[in-house]
Amino acid sequence: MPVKNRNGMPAYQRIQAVIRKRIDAGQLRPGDAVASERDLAKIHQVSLMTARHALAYLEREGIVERRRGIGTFVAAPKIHFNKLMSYTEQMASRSLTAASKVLFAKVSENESEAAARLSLPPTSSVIKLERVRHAGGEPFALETCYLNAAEFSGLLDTPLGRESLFGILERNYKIELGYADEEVDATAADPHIAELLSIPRREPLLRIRQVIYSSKGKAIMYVLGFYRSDRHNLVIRRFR
Amino acid sequence: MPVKNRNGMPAYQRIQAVIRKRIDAGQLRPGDAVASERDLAKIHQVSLMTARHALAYLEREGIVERRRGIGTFVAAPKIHFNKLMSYTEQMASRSLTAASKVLFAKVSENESEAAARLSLPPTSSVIKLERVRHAGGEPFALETCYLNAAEFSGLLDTPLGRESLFGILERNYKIELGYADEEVDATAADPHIAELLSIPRREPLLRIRQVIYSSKGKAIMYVLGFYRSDRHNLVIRRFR
DNA sequence: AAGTGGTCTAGACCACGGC
DNA sequence: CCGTGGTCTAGACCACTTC
Repeated sequence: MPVKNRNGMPAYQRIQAVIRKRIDAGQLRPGDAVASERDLAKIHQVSLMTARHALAYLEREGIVERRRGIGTFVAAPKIHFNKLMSYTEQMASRSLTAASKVLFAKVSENESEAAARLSLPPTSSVIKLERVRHAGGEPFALETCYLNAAEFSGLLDTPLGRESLFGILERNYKIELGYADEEVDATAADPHIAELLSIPRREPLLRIRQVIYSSKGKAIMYVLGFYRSDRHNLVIRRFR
Repeated sequence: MPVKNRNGMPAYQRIQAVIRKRIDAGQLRPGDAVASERDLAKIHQVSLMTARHALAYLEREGIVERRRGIGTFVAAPKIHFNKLMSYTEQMASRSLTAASKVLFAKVSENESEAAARLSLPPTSSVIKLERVRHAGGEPFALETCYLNAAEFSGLLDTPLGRESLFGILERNYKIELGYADEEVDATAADPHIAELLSIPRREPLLRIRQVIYSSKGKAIMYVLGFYRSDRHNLVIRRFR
């Protein structure tokens, strides 16, 4: 019998969707057994290879864990290390409220370093957005974002104080954010930053230079951030 | 016909090995086309599904890239962001020589923080290994490693000044290193560290606390490192 | 022995891209 | 049109784990 895409979706994806739904709904919890290949094949009226494919791909995505001779089980929810998240998202994931004060939001022509990071000519017009980030009522970071002014002209008309910049880029500009390359080092607070962050001068700060790319690999935004090292910890996981 | 494992290795892995070997030998370069599924099936006398499996898994590992209607191609060499590498390996990948001076290498019982990071009782015996790392003749980092003394008793008899600690763990102790969780922040150099690293006191430093795990998830080593921020940049890539 | 995942066959049709 | 990868069948045997 030939392939039958009842709704245009491959059979193995339909099977995956059913399993994912059960996990999301809480019917299947981490450690619970998922139906075996043979059961899935019977239930969904597909061959063993197809049922198998569905589970193999779920394993690759880290959704399930397979053990020969035992079965397939829902994997423990993965900790999202190294995940590219906006400040708003990070705060939300800890059930905290994000607050930030916009210090500067204008188009500028003399930002050659930012332009270079965005792969633009040195004197290009870029949007410069400088914000102090707060957590728990205290300032903890100074972040300056740069974007191509030609591409995001309407951005400065948006209420940046309240809305998430990531959200605006994704919703209003239909940009699919993909990854970010970051350079991390330590530096001392200069008088200007010290005042903004309410810390003594020369206090050590974490400095992060971040170029955020779309999923297609185009440089979208350059962010230069200074973080109070007494309040901010960068946590990453590396693999061998 | 039943399965035939000519040398105990599954057919799809044999096919993968042949392709990998050609890539490693430089016969296949990035962008070059790999034999199609049908060709591989004929060449290796396997079914299409098996040849397909071989290519699908190579794609999953990032070795090749598959394009429907076009073919399968050797993928561009991936940049190894966030890769867990020893100091020796990092230097080697930049064609530099690693040098380090051992300041301290003894068993200690009063390292409760290190013990905790290694999931050991607070007063456990741990091996403490303190080294100054050099690059280009200049000191740039102070690293202190802690390991379970009960498990790595013979370690202190090894010439640690010359051999890579990672290499010793992998070769002599048959440990398969898996991943590391790191906490990064900024701190100021105290007089002791300042002298060791030949920098002024209170100079900002990158501080990295790193717990290195085996591939089975067991904590193997805790490393506390201080890095001159004028010489050392942490580069990471995060994904959304 | 029974059940699980792992590998494999010898075909098939579909969807896509280039000629 | 032809060759590519993508999906799929209806079985099979192997290796492993539990009972």
